[in-house]
Amino acid sequence: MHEQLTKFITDRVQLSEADLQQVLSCFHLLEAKKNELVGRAGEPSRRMFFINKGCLRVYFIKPDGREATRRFAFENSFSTSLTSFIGGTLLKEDTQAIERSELLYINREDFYDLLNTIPGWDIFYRGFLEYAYVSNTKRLEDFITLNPRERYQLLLRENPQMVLRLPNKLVANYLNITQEALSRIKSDI
Amino acid sequence: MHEQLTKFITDRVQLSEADLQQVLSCFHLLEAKKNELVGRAGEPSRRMFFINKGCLRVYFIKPDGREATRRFAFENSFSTSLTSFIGGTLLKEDTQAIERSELLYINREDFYDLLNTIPGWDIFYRGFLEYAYVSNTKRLEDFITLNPRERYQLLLRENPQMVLRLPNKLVANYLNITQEALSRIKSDI
DNA sequence: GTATTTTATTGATCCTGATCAAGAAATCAA
DNA sequence: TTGATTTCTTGATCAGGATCAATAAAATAC
Repeated sequence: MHEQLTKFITDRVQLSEADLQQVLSCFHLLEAKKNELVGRAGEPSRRMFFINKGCLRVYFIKPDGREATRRFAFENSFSTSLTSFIGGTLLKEDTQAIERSELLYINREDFYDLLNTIPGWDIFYRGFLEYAYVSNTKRLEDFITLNPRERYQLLLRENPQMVLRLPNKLVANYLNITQEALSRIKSDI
Repeated sequence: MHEQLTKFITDRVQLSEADLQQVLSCFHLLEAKKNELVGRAGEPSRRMFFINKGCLRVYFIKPDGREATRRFAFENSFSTSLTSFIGGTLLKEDTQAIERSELLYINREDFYDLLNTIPGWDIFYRGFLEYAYVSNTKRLEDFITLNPRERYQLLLRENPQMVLRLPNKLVANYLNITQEALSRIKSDI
């Protein structure tokens, strides 16, 4: 059950066998049905998910009541509502399983305990934060420099599985354009 | 010369006096003239700046040749071209002193040495990364949820000193709108 | 202090992507 | 399977902000 997670961690940081086991023991299995919410805005519960199988979508509700997708996460990656995880505040975003998913989650308090008890876990977290920052910065840059068509073409080039695997509606939402606009972009080549 | 920096650090993390002195000894003074570039895209040099006095602007050049402002930083804050600092890659952004500025900088290699030698410096860096992530996420959210007028109003509410202190041209660039649009927004109330 | 350059304002026009609407296709429930 | 719901496509219209242009104001240089 923990093979993929073990590989993910050991690819990034060196841990003793005992420490690795302690880390793994903090993760719990969660099977989520398609469209199930595994985190809801307003809840205090803050978990970090590792995706064994399936796909998560993190989104928030805009002032006008519509959804805005922050990101998707697929197999063999971590996902959390990081702003709340960092601050220990109530969740500001929903986390939804887009497909039937198999998740391993760790609670925020256990995660922070590991930072103090497992040498090397702080390096893991630092790497996670750095990656999250760089990803976010790139996404912001894409919004600032590219128009909707260019954003779609970039996504298709760099993340074709997103376009292939997800319904248009969600791809459009991720690109912050309407379904209609995406449909026209796709047909226009 | 190091009072402001000392306060900034000790407000955030506990260090022994000796460790604090070692940290401070890594910082060097740089006086920058108005409009001077203290970091240039393409350079290998990667410094992190603490601003004693003045203002820095980090910007990159878009594919169409125009500038896009990533952020401004004022007195008593740190600023760096963080994506390059993290990756150890060539700078992708220019860093410009908007006003005559008094800066303290630390080189990337010294910064990373401190991570291994000063207990507590890793906590400082973690806090820096977390803050950078949260700020960036908020900025991205603002672009996704707000139109130009609303972005300006938000900036005026949350960061009035930016609007008062910086020329319209730069405020407009930061908001990713044209000077003309900002001028009309301002006159329209 | 004057000349030059840069920045700010205002007007006219244009264009991209949103909105509204309707029908087709696909998905889901049972 | 069949019916219901959701998603996708295509068309017509609209609006916000970009662009281009010209003048005014301010900042800077000498």
